[in-house]
Order: sequence, then C-alpha cells, then structure tokens
Amino acid sequence: MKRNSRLSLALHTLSHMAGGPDRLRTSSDIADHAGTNPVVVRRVLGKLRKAGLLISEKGHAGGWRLARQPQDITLADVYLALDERMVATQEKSEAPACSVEHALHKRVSSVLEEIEENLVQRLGETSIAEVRGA
Amino acid sequence: MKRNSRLSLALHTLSHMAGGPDRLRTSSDIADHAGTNPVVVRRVLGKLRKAGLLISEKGHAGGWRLARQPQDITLADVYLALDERMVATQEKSEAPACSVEHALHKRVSSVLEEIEENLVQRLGETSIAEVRGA
DNA sequence: TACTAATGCAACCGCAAAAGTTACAGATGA
DNA sequence: TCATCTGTAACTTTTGCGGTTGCATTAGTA
Ligand code: FES
Ligand code: FES
Repeated sequence: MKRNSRLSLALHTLSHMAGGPDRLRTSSDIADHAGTNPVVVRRVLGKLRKAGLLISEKGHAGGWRLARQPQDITLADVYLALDERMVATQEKSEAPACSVEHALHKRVSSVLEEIEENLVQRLGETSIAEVRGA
Repeated sequence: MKRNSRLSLALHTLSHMAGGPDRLRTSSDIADHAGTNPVVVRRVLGKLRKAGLLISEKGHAGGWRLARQPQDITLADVYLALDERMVATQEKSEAPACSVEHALHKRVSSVLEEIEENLVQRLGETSIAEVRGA
C-alpha cells in the first residue's frame, strides 16, 4: 500500500459497506479488494470496532458490518477512531532551547492545535453515506 | 525531533524571524535553537526559499531572512512550500482491485481532496505575524 | 592573495514507524 | 467434528526521515 494508508483503507472499506450495510464481509475479502492482507485489515477495522462504528462476528460465517446507518457515521468519527493527528504535533514534551521566547513556542503549538480542530470539524460535516452518495 | 517536524520547524523558525525581520540568522543558530542540526534546517528552509518566502545569502556573514513582511506570509504558503499532503493520498496510481466500483473509488479520493483544500484554505487565514502577534 | 564562514547539495547511516507475514488460540456455524 | 472466521502476538521487511559527513561554491576580511 502507500502512505496514509490507514485512513484511506478505513474510508474505502466503510464506503463499500455503505452499499449493502447488512452484508457481512470477511477481512480476507476486504483485504483482497484493497490490495493488502487480512491482518492489516483487522488491525484497522479493530479500531473502528472499538469506536463503535463496526461490528465483527466471530466464527464460521463471521465477518464485519456497519454498527450504524451510513448517514450516522462521519469522517470525523473515522479519523478520531484511528487516533492519529495529522496537523498538530503528537506532543512529546519536546522541550525547546527557546527559553526566552517560550511563550512564542506555545503560541505556535496552539495555532497548530486550532488547525487540527478545524480539520476535525470539517470532517464531521461529511458522512459515509454522502461519500458513497454522489 | 518528532513527527511532522518539517512543518513544525518551518513555523517555529519563521515565527522567530517575524520579530526582527531584517536580522540575518545562520542555519547553525537556527539549528541550535530548534534542537536539530544545520543541514536539516537548510533542507527545510531551502524549500521555503524556492517558494519565495525566505532569502538566503551565501558566504561570510551570510544567513537567512524573510523575503516578505510577516503579515504577508500565511501558513498556507508554508504548508504548500513544503509540498506535503497531510490528508489526501499522495497518489501513486494506486490501482484498486475495485474495478466494478471504480467510480466509488474516485469518489473517496475526491472527498479527501476536498478536505485537503479546505485545510489549505484554513491555513491561508493565518499569517506568521498573527502567530507571533498574540 | 589567503583565510574564514556561510550556503547548497549529494551521499550515506541509523532509527523508528508501519506494512506485511506467520502462527495460533478462541468462537461459532455447518 | 470440522471448517471458517476473528483477535492477537511476534516477527520480518520496507520505508520515510532525521542525522551526519564531505565538499564545492560564494563572499566577506585581513
Ligand atoms: S522553539 Fe522557539 S518558538 Fe518554538
Ligand atoms: S478500493 Fe473500492 S472504493 Fe477505493
């Protein structure tokens, strides 16, 4: 696959599921479709399951399906479920040598934070159903 | 450093320069301040120079300074200068097995593209001067 | 002219994150 | 009882990126 694959994989998979929300799909099917492998799929979808976006069923004839209606799943739900931060720094205390202008440093961080929030808000305005829709 | 370091480094550096726009700073000074090394700094700032945001002067007593007034440099300028794409896939033809639903695939990509554009637009609303400002 | 100090750039190293892979336990329907 | 699917852990492979070294070039300065 490529970079940023997790969000991309999640979105593509959910979009497919949006048509035929009741049909169960195995991680193997999904992996074939997405050009990756079942374990990677289960890793990503597992996060979506923990976030309550998907339901998985074990055993024979098991698989994955949407936990809600497509119109009730926003891109922000997906983004947040993956727990990545694309804009803001994944802060690790990063102490700068910038002691005198420490205020400036925090200022930069907070601006980045605002941008991140804005992104999430924007993502919240589109649902999976709309992605599929048109 | 950490993840997303290029945008972060660029923003911090420009913010510092916004106070004292005429003073020349060497990549070495900047590296010390940012906790990295001169070559990395020159790599990142080089992109900003190509984008016309910075001017570098070679030779003895050379260094870096802003090419424009801080209020005329937006975060979008910086983001675009670095030529990264945080949301949209850095498309590499990624041919999906998704032949039947090819339209859906493109749809997903275009949604991601819209989000990316929205991000850039948001970044365009803040200038370096404002970051420093307050 | 010689010396010093800076950028610009290419080539490489090393690390860490992420994908890919293998293996297997547990669950569940046939 | 068997086949099939999830859940997870452990391991390997790939890759992006910061870090490092080296050196040509440029430009002040003595
Ligand atoms: S390191 Fe000085 S502002 Fe961030
Ligand atoms: S792979 Fe099917 S929509 Fe992208």
